[in-house]
Amino acid sequence: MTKQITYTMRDVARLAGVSVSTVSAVVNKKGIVSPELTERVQRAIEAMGFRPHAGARGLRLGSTHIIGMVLQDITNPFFVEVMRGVEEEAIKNGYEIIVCNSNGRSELEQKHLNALYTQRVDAILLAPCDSYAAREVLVGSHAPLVFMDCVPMRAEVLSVVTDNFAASLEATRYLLGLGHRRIAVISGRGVHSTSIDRVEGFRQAMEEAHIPILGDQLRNGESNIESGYEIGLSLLRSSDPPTAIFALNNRMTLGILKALRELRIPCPQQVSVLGFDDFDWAAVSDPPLSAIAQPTDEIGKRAVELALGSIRAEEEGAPVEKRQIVLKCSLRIRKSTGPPMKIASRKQYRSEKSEAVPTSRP
Amino acid sequence: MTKQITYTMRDVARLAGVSVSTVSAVVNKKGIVSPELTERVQRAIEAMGFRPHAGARGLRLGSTHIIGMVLQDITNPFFVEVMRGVEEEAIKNGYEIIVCNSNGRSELEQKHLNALYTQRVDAILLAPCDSYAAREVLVGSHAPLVFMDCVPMRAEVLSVVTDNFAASLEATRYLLGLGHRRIAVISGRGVHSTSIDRVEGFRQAMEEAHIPILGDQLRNGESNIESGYEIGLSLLRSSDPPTAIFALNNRMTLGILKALRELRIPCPQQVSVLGFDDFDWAAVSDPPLSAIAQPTDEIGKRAVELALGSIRAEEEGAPVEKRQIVLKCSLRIRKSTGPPMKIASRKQYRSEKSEAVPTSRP
DNA sequence: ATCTAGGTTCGAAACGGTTCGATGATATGC
DNA sequence: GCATATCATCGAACCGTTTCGAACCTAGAT
Repeated sequence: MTKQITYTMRDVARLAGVSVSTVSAVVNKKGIVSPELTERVQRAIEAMGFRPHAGARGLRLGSTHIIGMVLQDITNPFFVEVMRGVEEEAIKNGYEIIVCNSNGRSELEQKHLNALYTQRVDAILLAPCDSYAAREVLVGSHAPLVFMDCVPMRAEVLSVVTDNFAASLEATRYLLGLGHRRIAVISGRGVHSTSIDRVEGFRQAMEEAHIPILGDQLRNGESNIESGYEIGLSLLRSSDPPTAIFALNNRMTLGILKALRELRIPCPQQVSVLGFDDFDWAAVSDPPLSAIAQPTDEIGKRAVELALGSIRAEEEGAPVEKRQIVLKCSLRIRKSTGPPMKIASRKQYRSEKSEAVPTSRP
Repeated sequence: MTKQITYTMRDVARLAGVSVSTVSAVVNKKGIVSPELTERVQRAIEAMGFRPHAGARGLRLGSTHIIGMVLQDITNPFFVEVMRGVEEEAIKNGYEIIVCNSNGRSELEQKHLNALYTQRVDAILLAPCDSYAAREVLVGSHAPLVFMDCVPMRAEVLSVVTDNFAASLEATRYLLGLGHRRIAVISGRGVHSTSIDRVEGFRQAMEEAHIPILGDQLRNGESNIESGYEIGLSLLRSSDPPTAIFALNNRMTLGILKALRELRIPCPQQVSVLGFDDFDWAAVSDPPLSAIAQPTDEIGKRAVELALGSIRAEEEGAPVEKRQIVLKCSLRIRKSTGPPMKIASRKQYRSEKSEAVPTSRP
């Protein structure tokens, strides 16, 4: 357990009685080295526990084999799943990933992006705090930049997102189909392309059904439990409470459930709840939550694919096309949604186990 | 949006009409540079958007300012919180972090450790898959290695763990205090120092109370929802079911709740449930979960502190002491625990809001 | 025996920084 | 006026790799 010495190729070369370039050739299996020398070098490497110095190699080669990732909220299960997808796909391709948490603050996001530039990561995957600050982000990017989840307003970028509009449209149609007319929508701050698209999907479905949206039906807050809880209380205590609440993100959904529990309002008998994002706990919440599931880890995987494709194109001098990938969501109906009270008797709705209803494009 | 050129110090020096070493001095605020040249250099840096190349600097300085982290399960909220603590503390000290997911497989863990060595990260934080494979890990580590959550068997290492024994002891005493005699404990595979200590805490509490532990009271499975669910079903359907279930990790706790729901067994009226690990959803689960809370992000922060301290000691040639940090857990009582049925009438237990009961050392 | 071709092996430059000793300019003391 | 001290600036070596052209060796052809 003494201080471990790290050896260099020079050391290996000396021990094996060969030149440094020969060691390099053996390590990288490049060029022609006689079986005899190969053997000697490998023995030396083994004996010394030699590992090449990635930094030095990167300096020479101009690539670090590291992918940088900046996430809006590292504790949100949604981004965690995205991260897992990224990790898996990156490892498969021999890349390491550096993870940064912007914590919803765009100045921190910018700081992280700068740090990743300093590290000369080979690509950057970004789940931005908002869709506006993103523009300055484009400047000073030395490597492919892939947006995930949320994209900047009208800008040509590489991105992987879900079809938030279609998912929201489908979900609202589903609630309307159950007989709901007074549906409340709660969302985080509207600076996110995801929030905007989800609200738009809701709007379109209501318009299709010729149902006007009243002023207090659309509520904005922060994307956290407390905010969802407070908006939930305010909605449920109002003189004309909604028969269904559609929460546009997972944290606020938890807040709504908490508010319902506190007011002892039976769900879905009196109020239905539909969430965006589906997770572990959804099956054991009370009641089991109906929710829109996003293909989280696929977002991560596709983002890495896009990044690596872009790196390869750049190496080969091919034109780098700005691809936008849009993935579908699916509606998982459990027990937090049902027909509104008034018509509960004439329309029996049951769903014992969760079933996936794929959404379709608008 | 044309391909961005990355500039070097040489470019900056040329533009500013100074030498490379002067630019270096300005960038690092080291040495004495006249105000005039400082000004010229800064202007050039600004104009070119120059950022130093971390890899090159690292090569010269022999440190990358990157901390590597290998986690057992990147999707488990427990490790996510730990990661957040690590991230926060690392950023504060100017370090980036590389995250690796071993997914519970020790051969993958070893692969990641090797990769981090190749990257010459300045320190490695490891939440190992098990307490046994860990020994080979110690070999070939070029940088401080800090264990988190789970430690290798009898080995002198740097580590940050929680007092699992004391927490489990306290929790079991609490259940015994409520009047439970037939308490089932379910845990993951027993290759984890955490599991072992938690089971030991339970054993000691039972021994103190002179209550024998029957063979089927201690159940092992995998640390996931399905396993918890199946063990839950098997326990609850047995001829002499327990009056309380103590689940030693968060995933299995979810499985137990699922089993209870499925069998329509009222909790805590018929069976109490106590979980290890406390999270967001615990407050909205049905019923709100009583659980042992671990100081998750503090684990991460202290691990970084330990690592940085170790790096500093090494730089200064001071002896690197192998410190073990043990953090306390706390019991959060919500509504999933209560007195067992038989004596429910004579001992009224209520707890409207969660309260923290600190555990004490054995 | 000499020349050439082919195949291994080697040496040195390069990547982009940091650092230290050398150099040059300026001010100070006699 | 000259030696010396001080201060700002510079040049070059170095960190650990990769890579490319040079050098070397052997064998085959003439």
